[in-house]
Amino acid sequence: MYIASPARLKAHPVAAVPHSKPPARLPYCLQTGANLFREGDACSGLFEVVSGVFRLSRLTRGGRRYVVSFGFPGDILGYGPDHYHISDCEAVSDARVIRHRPRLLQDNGAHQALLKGVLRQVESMQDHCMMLARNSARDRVAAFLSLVGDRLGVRQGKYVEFELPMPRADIADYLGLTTETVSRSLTELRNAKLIAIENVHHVILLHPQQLDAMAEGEV
Amino acid sequence: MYIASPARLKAHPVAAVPHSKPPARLPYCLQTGANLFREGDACSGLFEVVSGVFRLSRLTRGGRRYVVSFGFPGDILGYGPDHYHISDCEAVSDARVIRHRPRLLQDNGAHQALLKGVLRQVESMQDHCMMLARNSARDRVAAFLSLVGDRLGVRQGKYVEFELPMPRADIADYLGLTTETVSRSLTELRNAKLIAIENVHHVILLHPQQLDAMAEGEV
DNA sequence: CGTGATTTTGAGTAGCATCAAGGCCTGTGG
DNA sequence: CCACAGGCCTTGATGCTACTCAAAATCACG
Repeated sequence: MYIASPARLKAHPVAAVPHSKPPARLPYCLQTGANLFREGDACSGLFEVVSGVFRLSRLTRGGRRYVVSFGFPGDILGYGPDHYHISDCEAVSDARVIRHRPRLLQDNGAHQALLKGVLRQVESMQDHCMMLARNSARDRVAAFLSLVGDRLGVRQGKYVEFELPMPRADIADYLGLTTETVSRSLTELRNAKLIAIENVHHVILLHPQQLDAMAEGEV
Repeated sequence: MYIASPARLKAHPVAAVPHSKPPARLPYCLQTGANLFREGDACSGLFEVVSGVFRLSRLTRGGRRYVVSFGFPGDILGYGPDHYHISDCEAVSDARVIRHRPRLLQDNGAHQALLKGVLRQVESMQDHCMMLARNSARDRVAAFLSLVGDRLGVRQGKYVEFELPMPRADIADYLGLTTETVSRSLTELRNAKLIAIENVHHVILLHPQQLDAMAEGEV
Protein backbone atom coordinates (compact mmCIF):
# COMPACT_ATOMS: atom_id res chain seq x y z
CA MET A 1 0.00 0.00 0.00
CA TYR A 2 0.99 3.58 -0.51
CA ILE A 3 1.83 4.77 2.96
CA ALA A 4 2.27 8.49 3.12
CA SER A 5 5.85 9.35 3.88
CA PRO A 6 6.77 11.41 6.94
CA ALA A 7 7.31 14.47 4.78
CA ARG A 8 3.69 14.42 3.75
CA LEU A 9 2.04 12.65 6.66
CA LYS A 10 2.88 14.02 10.05
CA ALA A 11 1.74 13.12 13.51
CA HIS A 12 -0.85 15.49 14.80
CA PRO A 13 0.49 17.85 17.46
CA VAL A 14 -1.89 16.65 20.13
CA ALA A 15 -1.06 13.01 19.42
CA ALA A 16 2.04 11.27 20.59
CA VAL A 17 4.99 11.26 18.24
CA PRO A 18 4.43 8.25 15.99
CA HIS A 19 6.46 5.14 16.59
CA SER A 20 8.25 3.50 13.71
CA LYS A 21 5.27 1.15 13.61
CA PRO A 22 2.43 3.44 14.66
CA PRO A 23 -0.75 2.07 16.21
CA ALA A 24 -3.48 1.74 13.64
CA ARG A 25 -5.87 4.30 15.09
CA LEU A 26 -3.52 7.16 15.81
CA PRO A 27 -4.71 10.36 14.13
CA TYR A 28 -2.38 11.64 11.44
CA CYS A 29 -2.04 15.14 10.16
CA LEU A 30 -1.58 16.17 6.53
CA GLN A 31 -0.75 19.64 5.32
CA THR A 32 -2.59 21.34 2.50
CA GLY A 33 -1.55 19.79 -0.78
CA ALA A 34 -0.33 16.50 0.72
CA ASN A 35 -1.41 13.30 -1.01
CA LEU A 36 -3.12 10.65 1.09
CA PHE A 37 -2.84 8.23 -1.81
CA ARG A 38 -2.61 8.24 -5.59
CA GLU A 39 -4.39 6.52 -8.42
CA GLY A 40 -2.87 3.11 -9.04
CA ASP A 41 -1.36 2.77 -5.59
CA ALA A 42 -1.99 -0.50 -3.84
CA CYS A 43 -4.55 -0.02 -1.09
CA SER A 44 -4.92 -1.67 2.27
CA GLY A 45 -6.76 -0.03 5.06
CA LEU A 46 -9.21 2.80 5.22
CA PHE A 47 -8.89 6.39 6.27
CA GLU A 48 -11.48 8.20 8.31
CA VAL A 49 -11.38 11.95 7.92
CA VAL A 50 -11.27 13.64 11.33
CA SER A 51 -10.82 17.23 10.21
CA GLY A 52 -10.04 19.10 7.03
CA VAL A 53 -11.17 18.37 3.49
CA PHE A 54 -9.80 16.04 0.84
CA ARG A 55 -10.19 16.08 -2.92
CA LEU A 56 -10.59 12.80 -4.82
CA SER A 57 -9.74 13.26 -8.48
CA ARG A 58 -9.01 11.27 -11.61
CA LEU A 59 -7.46 12.11 -14.93
CA THR A 60 -9.00 11.19 -18.26
CA ARG A 61 -6.83 9.62 -20.93
CA GLY A 62 -7.29 12.90 -22.76
CA GLY A 63 -5.51 14.61 -19.87
CA ARG A 64 -8.51 16.38 -18.35
CA ARG A 65 -9.03 16.30 -14.63
CA TYR A 66 -12.27 15.35 -12.98
CA VAL A 67 -12.97 15.74 -9.26
CA VAL A 68 -14.84 12.63 -8.20
CA SER A 69 -15.83 13.89 -4.79
CA PHE A 70 -14.66 15.68 -1.70
CA GLY A 71 -13.91 13.93 1.57
CA PHE A 72 -15.31 15.75 4.59
CA PRO A 73 -14.92 14.94 8.28
CA GLY A 74 -16.63 11.63 8.99
CA ASP A 75 -16.10 10.27 5.50
CA ILE A 76 -14.27 7.02 4.91
CA LEU A 77 -11.73 7.07 2.10
CA GLY A 78 -9.57 4.49 0.46
CA TYR A 79 -11.55 1.46 -0.62
CA GLY A 80 -11.46 0.31 -4.20
CA PRO A 81 -12.91 -2.62 -6.13
CA ASP A 82 -9.52 -4.26 -6.38
CA HIS A 83 -6.35 -3.80 -4.40
CA TYR A 84 -5.42 -0.46 -5.89
CA HIS A 85 -6.76 3.05 -5.61
CA ILE A 86 -8.83 4.38 -8.49
CA SER A 87 -8.35 8.06 -7.72
CA ASP A 88 -5.87 10.52 -6.33
CA CYS A 89 -6.57 11.87 -2.87
CA GLU A 90 -5.13 15.19 -1.79
CA ALA A 91 -5.77 17.43 1.21
CA VAL A 92 -7.20 20.80 0.18
CA SER A 93 -6.76 22.11 3.70
CA ASP A 94 -4.73 20.95 6.65
CA ALA A 95 -6.36 17.71 7.70
CA ARG A 96 -6.29 14.81 10.12
CA VAL A 97 -7.21 11.21 9.44
CA ILE A 98 -7.46 8.00 11.44
CA ARG A 99 -6.20 4.89 9.76
CA HIS A 100 -8.27 1.72 10.06
CA ARG A 101 -7.04 -1.72 9.15
CA PRO A 102 -10.12 -3.84 8.59
CA ARG A 103 -9.68 -7.48 7.69
CA LEU A 104 -11.74 -6.62 4.70
CA LEU A 105 -11.06 -8.31 1.48
CA GLN A 106 -9.41 -11.44 2.75
CA ASP A 107 -12.17 -13.25 4.63
CA ASN A 108 -15.82 -14.12 4.07
CA GLY A 109 -16.29 -14.98 0.41
CA ALA A 110 -19.96 -14.26 -0.16
CA HIS A 111 -19.90 -10.76 1.21
CA GLN A 112 -16.63 -10.02 -0.44
CA ALA A 113 -18.04 -10.81 -3.87
CA LEU A 114 -21.02 -8.56 -3.35
CA LEU A 115 -18.89 -5.78 -1.94
CA LYS A 116 -16.54 -5.99 -4.87
CA GLY A 117 -19.47 -5.82 -7.25
CA VAL A 118 -20.80 -2.70 -5.60
CA LEU A 119 -17.36 -1.08 -5.55
CA ARG A 120 -17.05 -1.80 -9.22
CA GLN A 121 -20.39 -0.11 -9.70
CA VAL A 122 -19.03 2.94 -7.90
CA GLU A 123 -16.11 3.00 -10.28
CA SER A 124 -18.32 2.79 -13.34
CA MET A 125 -20.53 5.57 -11.98
CA GLN A 126 -17.43 7.70 -11.59
CA ASP A 127 -16.68 7.10 -15.24
CA HIS A 128 -20.22 8.08 -16.09
CA CYS A 129 -20.01 11.28 -14.05
CA MET A 130 -16.72 12.11 -15.72
CA MET A 131 -18.39 11.72 -19.07
CA LEU A 132 -21.40 13.84 -18.13
CA ALA A 133 -19.09 16.53 -16.80
CA ARG A 134 -16.65 16.75 -19.65
CA ASN A 135 -17.81 15.20 -22.94
CA SER A 136 -19.65 16.78 -25.85
CA ALA A 137 -22.98 15.38 -27.00
CA ARG A 138 -21.34 13.45 -29.82
CA ASP A 139 -18.75 11.93 -27.50
CA ARG A 140 -21.40 10.94 -24.98
CA VAL A 141 -23.37 9.12 -27.64
CA ALA A 142 -20.17 7.45 -28.84
CA ALA A 143 -19.48 6.34 -25.28
CA PHE A 144 -22.97 4.98 -24.96
CA LEU A 145 -22.72 3.00 -28.19
CA SER A 146 -19.39 1.57 -27.02
CA LEU A 147 -20.96 0.57 -23.74
CA VAL A 148 -23.89 -1.19 -25.35
CA GLY A 149 -21.58 -2.78 -27.88
CA ASP A 150 -19.53 -4.26 -25.05
CA ARG A 151 -22.60 -5.71 -23.41
CA LEU A 152 -24.86 -6.72 -26.27
CA GLY A 153 -22.65 -6.59 -29.35
CA VAL A 154 -21.86 -9.44 -31.69
CA ARG A 155 -18.54 -9.27 -33.50
CA GLN A 156 -18.78 -9.31 -37.26
CA GLY A 157 -15.13 -9.26 -38.28
CA LYS A 158 -13.96 -5.81 -37.26
CA TYR A 159 -17.54 -4.59 -36.84
CA VAL A 160 -19.77 -4.86 -33.79
CA GLU A 161 -23.49 -5.24 -34.31
CA PHE A 162 -26.41 -5.04 -31.87
CA GLU A 163 -29.98 -4.12 -31.12
CA LEU A 164 -30.53 -0.83 -29.27
CA PRO A 165 -33.74 -1.74 -27.51
CA MET A 166 -34.42 1.48 -25.61
CA PRO A 167 -36.08 4.56 -27.11
CA ARG A 168 -34.06 7.70 -27.80
CA ALA A 169 -35.67 9.43 -24.83
CA ASP A 170 -34.10 6.86 -22.48
CA ILE A 171 -30.68 7.40 -24.02
CA ALA A 172 -31.15 11.14 -23.70
CA ASP A 173 -32.10 10.92 -20.03
CA TYR A 174 -29.10 8.69 -19.41
CA LEU A 175 -26.64 11.01 -21.14
CA GLY A 176 -28.10 14.28 -19.94
CA LEU A 177 -29.20 15.34 -23.43
CA THR A 178 -32.44 15.82 -25.32
CA THR A 179 -33.83 13.28 -27.78
CA GLU A 180 -33.18 15.73 -30.60
CA THR A 181 -29.53 16.01 -29.70
CA VAL A 182 -29.17 12.23 -29.40
CA SER A 183 -30.69 11.87 -32.83
CA ARG A 184 -28.43 14.54 -34.32
CA SER A 185 -25.36 12.98 -32.76
CA LEU A 186 -26.24 9.59 -34.19
CA THR A 187 -26.66 11.18 -37.60
CA GLU A 188 -23.29 12.88 -37.19
CA LEU A 189 -21.60 9.57 -36.34
CA ARG A 190 -23.32 7.93 -39.31
CA ASN A 191 -22.18 10.69 -41.66
CA ALA A 192 -18.65 10.26 -40.32
CA LYS A 193 -18.90 6.55 -41.31
CA LEU A 194 -18.25 5.47 -37.73
CA ILE A 195 -21.56 3.67 -37.40
CA ALA A 196 -24.29 2.32 -39.63
CA ILE A 197 -27.93 2.50 -38.60
CA GLU A 198 -29.74 -0.45 -40.18
CA ASN A 199 -32.97 0.64 -38.66
CA VAL A 200 -33.92 2.73 -35.66
CA HIS A 201 -33.08 -0.03 -33.19
CA HIS A 202 -30.28 -1.82 -34.99
CA VAL A 203 -26.77 -0.37 -35.04
CA ILE A 204 -23.41 -1.48 -36.44
CA LEU A 205 -20.21 0.00 -35.07
CA LEU A 206 -17.90 0.31 -38.06
CA HIS A 207 -14.89 1.57 -36.09
CA PRO A 208 -15.34 0.48 -32.48
CA GLN A 209 -11.88 1.66 -31.41
CA GLN A 210 -12.41 5.11 -32.81
CA LEU A 211 -15.66 5.34 -30.86
CA ASP A 212 -13.80 4.30 -27.71
CA ALA A 213 -11.27 7.03 -28.31
CA MET A 214 -14.09 9.55 -28.68
CA ALA A 215 -15.68 8.30 -25.47
CA GLU A 216 -12.45 9.07 -23.64
CA GLY A 217 -12.25 12.51 -25.17
CA GLU A 218 -9.04 11.65 -27.04
CA VAL A 219 -10.08 13.34 -30.23
CA MET B 1 -40.25 -6.53 -0.92
CA TYR B 2 -42.02 -5.58 -4.02
CA ILE B 3 -42.72 -8.84 -5.79
CA ALA B 4 -43.82 -8.31 -9.32
CA SER B 5 -47.41 -9.37 -9.71
CA PRO B 6 -48.39 -12.08 -12.22
CA ALA B 7 -49.66 -9.48 -14.64
CA ARG B 8 -46.22 -8.00 -14.94
CA LEU B 9 -43.97 -10.92 -14.09
CA LYS B 10 -44.69 -14.10 -15.96
CA ALA B 11 -43.01 -17.48 -15.95
CA HIS B 12 -40.77 -17.91 -18.89
CA PRO B 13 -42.18 -20.29 -21.52
CA VAL B 14 -39.33 -22.76 -21.24
CA ALA B 15 -39.54 -22.79 -17.45
CA ALA B 16 -42.12 -24.73 -15.52
CA VAL B 17 -45.26 -22.88 -14.52
CA PRO B 18 -44.38 -21.20 -11.23
CA HIS B 19 -45.75 -22.63 -8.04
CA SER B 20 -47.52 -20.42 -5.58
CA LYS B 21 -44.17 -20.32 -3.75
CA PRO B 22 -41.72 -20.51 -6.62
CA PRO B 23 -38.17 -21.81 -6.15
CA ALA B 24 -35.75 -18.95 -5.74
CA ARG B 25 -33.71 -19.50 -8.87
CA LEU B 26 -36.42 -20.08 -11.45
CA PRO B 27 -35.99 -17.72 -14.42
CA TYR B 28 -38.82 -15.23 -14.82
CA CYS B 29 -39.92 -13.45 -17.93
CA LEU B 30 -41.01 -9.82 -18.16
CA GLN B 31 -42.57 -8.16 -21.15
CA THR B 32 -41.45 -4.83 -22.52
CA GLY B 33 -42.60 -2.08 -20.19
CA ALA B 34 -43.04 -4.32 -17.15
CA ASN B 35 -41.66 -3.04 -13.84
CA LEU B 36 -39.26 -5.28 -11.94
CA PHE B 37 -39.50 -2.92 -8.97
CA ARG B 38 -40.23 0.70 -8.20
CA GLU B 39 -38.57 3.44 -6.21
CA GLY B 40 -39.57 3.18 -2.57
CA ASP B 41 -40.52 -0.49 -2.74
CA ALA B 42 -39.10 -2.66 0.00
CA CYS B 43 -36.33 -4.83 -1.37
CA SER B 44 -35.20 -8.31 -0.48
CA GLY B 45 -33.36 -10.43 -2.90
CA LEU B 46 -31.44 -9.69 -6.03
CA PHE B 47 -32.24 -10.11 -9.69
CA GLU B 48 -29.74 -11.37 -12.20
CA VAL B 49 -30.55 -10.34 -15.74
CA VAL B 50 -30.50 -13.36 -18.06
CA SER B 51 -31.70 -11.74 -21.24
CA GLY B 52 -33.18 -8.42 -22.31
CA VAL B 53 -32.41 -4.93 -21.05
CA PHE B 54 -33.71 -2.98 -18.06
CA ARG B 55 -33.82 0.73 -17.42
CA LEU B 56 -33.14 2.06 -13.90
CA SER B 57 -34.52 5.55 -13.50
CA ARG B 58 -35.31 8.12 -10.85
CA LEU B 59 -37.41 11.24 -10.79
CA THR B 60 -36.22 14.57 -9.46
CA ARG B 61 -38.46 16.52 -7.13
CA GLY B 62 -38.80 18.95 -10.00
CA GLY B 63 -40.42 16.15 -11.98
CA ARG B 64 -37.59 15.46 -14.41
CA ARG B 65 -36.56 11.92 -15.13
CA TYR B 66 -33.00 10.70 -14.98
CA VAL B 67 -31.91 7.28 -16.22
CA VAL B 68 -29.40 6.00 -13.67
CA SER B 69 -28.20 3.06 -15.72
CA PHE B 70 -29.24 0.19 -17.91
CA GLY B 71 -29.24 -3.42 -16.76
CA PHE B 72 -27.78 -5.80 -19.33
CA PRO B 73 -27.54 -9.60 -19.23
CA GLY B 74 -25.20 -10.62 -16.42
CA ASP B 75 -25.95 -7.53 -14.31
CA ILE B 76 -27.27 -7.84 -10.78
CA LEU B 77 -30.12 -5.50 -9.92
CA GLY B 78 -31.98 -4.70 -6.78
CA TYR B 79 -29.68 -3.87 -3.89
CA GLY B 80 -30.04 -0.61 -2.07
CA PRO B 81 -28.43 0.99 0.96
CA ASP B 82 -31.50 0.39 3.07
CA HIS B 83 -34.38 -1.96 2.72
CA TYR B 84 -36.05 -0.10 -0.11
CA HIS B 85 -35.27 0.49 -3.76
CA ILE B 86 -33.89 3.85 -4.75
CA SER B 87 -34.89 3.68 -8.40
CA ASP B 88 -37.55 2.36 -10.72
CA CYS B 89 -36.62 -0.65 -12.82
CA GLU B 90 -38.48 -1.35 -16.05
CA ALA B 91 -37.83 -3.75 -18.91
CA VAL B 92 -37.15 -1.91 -22.18
CA SER B 93 -37.33 -5.18 -24.09
CA ASP B 94 -38.74 -8.59 -23.28
CA ALA B 95 -36.46 -9.91 -20.58
CA ARG B 96 -35.72 -12.78 -18.23
CA VAL B 97 -34.29 -12.62 -14.74
CA ILE B 98 -33.23 -15.09 -12.06
CA ARG B 99 -34.13 -14.21 -8.53
CA HIS B 100 -31.55 -14.72 -5.80
CA ARG B 101 -32.28 -14.61 -2.11
CA PRO B 102 -29.00 -13.95 -0.35
CA ARG B 103 -28.96 -13.70 3.44
CA LEU B 104 -27.46 -10.34 2.90
CA LEU B 105 -28.26 -7.61 5.28
CA GLN B 106 -29.20 -9.65 8.28
CA ASP B 107 -25.95 -11.32 9.28
CA ASN B 108 -22.34 -10.31 9.75
CA GLY B 109 -22.23 -6.84 11.24
CA ALA B 110 -18.82 -5.58 10.16
CA HIS B 111 -19.25 -6.31 6.50
CA GLN B 112 -22.80 -5.11 6.56
CA ALA B 113 -21.74 -1.70 7.77
CA LEU B 114 -19.13 -1.33 5.07
CA LEU B 115 -21.47 -2.57 2.37
CA LYS B 116 -24.13 -0.15 3.49
CA GLY B 117 -21.65 2.66 3.39
CA VAL B 118 -20.65 1.84 -0.14
CA LEU B 119 -24.25 1.49 -1.25
CA ARG B 120 -24.96 4.88 0.22
CA GLN B 121 -22.06 6.20 -1.79
CA VAL B 122 -23.64 4.74 -4.91
CA GLU B 123 -26.84 6.58 -4.09
CA SER B 124 -25.06 9.88 -3.59
CA MET B 125 -23.19 9.42 -6.86
CA GLN B 126 -26.50 8.89 -8.58
CA ASP B 127 -27.64 12.19 -7.17
CA HIS B 128 -24.48 13.79 -8.44
CA CYS B 129 -24.94 12.34 -11.93
CA MET B 130 -28.52 13.54 -11.94
CA MET B 131 -27.31 17.00 -11.13
CA LEU B 132 -24.59 16.98 -13.79
CA ALA B 133 -27.09 15.76 -16.34
CA ARG B 134 -29.91 18.17 -15.66
CA ASN B 135 -28.96 21.27 -13.70
CA SER B 136 -27.83 24.67 -14.90
CA ALA B 137 -24.51 26.11 -13.77
CA ARG B 138 -26.19 28.25 -11.13
CA ASP B 139 -28.15 25.28 -9.75
CA ARG B 140 -25.05 23.11 -9.64
CA VAL B 141 -23.20 25.70 -7.62
CA ALA B 142 -26.23 26.04 -5.33
CA ALA B 143 -26.22 22.26 -4.89
CA PHE B 144 -22.54 22.30 -4.08
CA LEU B 145 -22.92 25.03 -1.49
CA SER B 146 -25.78 23.10 0.10
CA LEU B 147 -23.63 19.98 0.21
CA VAL B 148 -20.71 21.74 1.86
CA GLY B 149 -23.08 23.52 4.20
CA ASP B 150 -24.42 20.16 5.33
CA ARG B 151 -20.96 18.82 6.02
CA LEU B 152 -19.00 21.81 7.28
CA GLY B 153 -21.61 24.43 8.05
CA VAL B 154 -22.26 26.05 11.41
CA ARG B 155 -25.78 27.29 12.03
CA GLN B 156 -26.08 30.98 12.82
CA GLY B 157 -29.80 31.33 13.42
CA LYS B 158 -31.35 30.79 10.03
CA TYR B 159 -28.00 31.18 8.30
CA VAL B 160 -25.32 28.57 7.66
CA GLU B 161 -21.71 29.64 7.65
CA PHE B 162 -18.55 27.81 6.58
CA GLU B 163 -15.09 27.84 5.07
CA LEU B 164 -14.83 26.74 1.45
CA PRO B 165 -11.29 25.41 1.53
CA MET B 166 -10.88 24.25 -2.06
CA PRO B 167 -9.96 26.55 -4.95
CA ARG B 168 -12.54 27.43 -7.60
CA ALA B 169 -10.85 25.12 -10.08
CA ASP B 170 -11.64 22.12 -7.88
CA ILE B 171 -15.27 23.13 -7.63
CA ALA B 172 -15.39 23.57 -11.40
CA ASP B 173 -13.90 20.13 -12.05
CA TYR B 174 -16.37 18.62 -9.61
CA LEU B 175 -19.40 20.30 -11.19
CA GLY B 176 -18.32 19.96 -14.81
CA LEU B 177 -17.93 23.72 -15.28
CA THR B 178 -15.10 26.20 -15.76
CA THR B 179 -13.67 28.36 -13.00
CA GLU B 180 -15.10 31.42 -14.73
CA THR B 181 -18.60 29.97 -14.69
CA VAL B 182 -18.30 28.95 -11.03
CA SER B 183 -17.24 32.47 -10.20
CA ARG B 184 -20.08 34.01 -12.21
CA SER B 185 -22.61 31.68 -10.58
CA LEU B 186 -21.39 32.62 -7.11
CA THR B 187 -21.73 36.28 -8.03
CA GLU B 188 -25.23 35.62 -9.31
CA LEU B 189 -26.21 33.91 -6.06
CA ARG B 190 -24.70 36.78 -4.10
CA ASN B 191 -26.58 39.36 -6.15
CA ALA B 192 -29.77 37.37 -5.54
CA LYS B 193 -29.07 37.73 -1.79
CA LEU B 194 -29.04 33.96 -1.35
CA ILE B 195 -25.46 33.89 -0.11
CA ALA B 196 -22.89 36.28 1.28
CA ILE B 197 -19.23 35.96 0.45
CA GLU B 198 -17.24 37.26 3.38
CA ASN B 199 -14.01 36.52 1.61
CA VAL B 200 -13.00 34.14 -1.15
CA HIS B 201 -13.04 31.12 1.15
CA HIS B 202 -15.74 32.07 3.60
CA VAL B 203 -19.39 31.79 2.64
CA ILE B 204 -22.69 32.35 4.44
CA LEU B 205 -25.86 30.75 3.16
CA LEU B 206 -28.58 33.31 3.75
CA HIS B 207 -31.45 31.12 2.52
CA PRO B 208 -30.33 27.50 2.80
CA GLN B 209 -33.74 26.11 1.90
CA GLN B 210 -33.99 28.16 -1.26
CA LEU B 211 -30.58 26.87 -2.28
CA ASP B 212 -31.77 23.33 -1.66
CA ALA B 213 -34.77 23.96 -3.86
CA MET B 214 -32.47 25.23 -6.61
CA ALA B 215 -30.27 22.17 -6.24
CA GLU B 216 -33.29 19.99 -6.88
CA GLY B 217 -34.28 22.04 -9.90
CA GLU B 218 -37.51 23.16 -8.27
CA VAL B 219 -37.23 26.73 -9.43
C1' DC C 1 -54.90 2.17 -44.68
C1' DG C 2 -55.18 5.27 -40.88
C1' DT C 3 -53.79 6.88 -36.29
C1' DG C 4 -50.66 7.83 -32.70
C1' DA C 5 -45.93 7.38 -31.11
C1' DT C 6 -41.27 7.86 -32.13
C1' DT C 7 -37.56 9.76 -34.72
C1' DT C 8 -35.42 13.01 -37.65
C1' DT C 9 -34.60 17.54 -39.45
C1' DG C 10 -34.78 22.64 -39.32
C1' DA C 11 -34.51 27.51 -37.46
C1' DG C 12 -33.71 30.40 -33.71
C1' DT C 13 -32.03 31.19 -29.05
C1' DA C 14 -29.97 30.71 -24.40
C1' DG C 15 -26.23 29.36 -21.79
C1' DC C 16 -21.73 28.06 -21.08
C1' DA C 17 -16.85 27.89 -22.89
C1' DT C 18 -13.15 30.44 -24.54
C1' DC C 19 -10.05 34.11 -24.79
C1' DA C 20 -8.46 38.16 -22.61
C1' DA C 21 -7.75 41.67 -19.21
C1' DG C 22 -7.89 43.50 -14.67
C1' DG C 23 -8.20 43.04 -9.37
C1' DC C 24 -6.96 40.98 -5.02
C1' DC C 25 -4.17 38.50 -1.85
C1' DT C 26 0.25 36.50 -0.29
C1' DG C 27 4.84 36.10 0.18
C1' DT C 28 9.53 37.80 -0.81
C1' DG C 29 13.34 40.84 -1.15
C1' DG C 30 15.09 45.41 -0.97
C1' DC D 1 7.77 49.28 5.41
C1' DC D 2 7.18 49.24 0.60
C1' DA D 3 7.59 47.38 -4.10
C1' DC D 4 7.06 43.62 -6.87
C1' DA D 5 5.92 38.99 -8.59
C1' DG D 6 2.92 35.10 -9.01
C1' DG D 7 -1.32 32.82 -7.80
C1' DC D 8 -6.06 32.90 -7.68
C1' DC D 9 -10.29 35.09 -8.54
C1' DT D 10 -13.50 38.11 -11.04
C1' DT D 11 -15.31 40.49 -14.95
C1' DG D 12 -15.94 41.35 -19.93
C1' DA D 13 -16.60 40.20 -25.01
C1' DT D 14 -17.38 36.78 -28.35
C1' DG D 15 -18.48 32.29 -30.38
C1' DC D 16 -20.11 27.65 -30.28
C1' DT D 17 -22.88 23.97 -28.50
C1' DA D 18 -26.96 22.09 -27.23
C1' DC D 19 -31.76 23.40 -25.96
C1' DT D 20 -36.36 24.95 -27.49
C1' DC D 21 -40.00 25.15 -30.53
C1' DA D 22 -41.87 23.42 -34.72
C1' DA D 23 -42.82 20.43 -38.50
C1' DA D 24 -41.99 16.57 -41.43
C1' DA D 25 -40.85 11.67 -41.86
C1' DT D 26 -40.87 7.09 -40.29
C1' DC D 27 -42.51 3.35 -37.56
C1' DA D 28 -45.91 0.42 -34.90
C1' DC D 29 -50.21 -1.34 -34.66
C1' DG D 30 -55.04 -1.98 -35.23
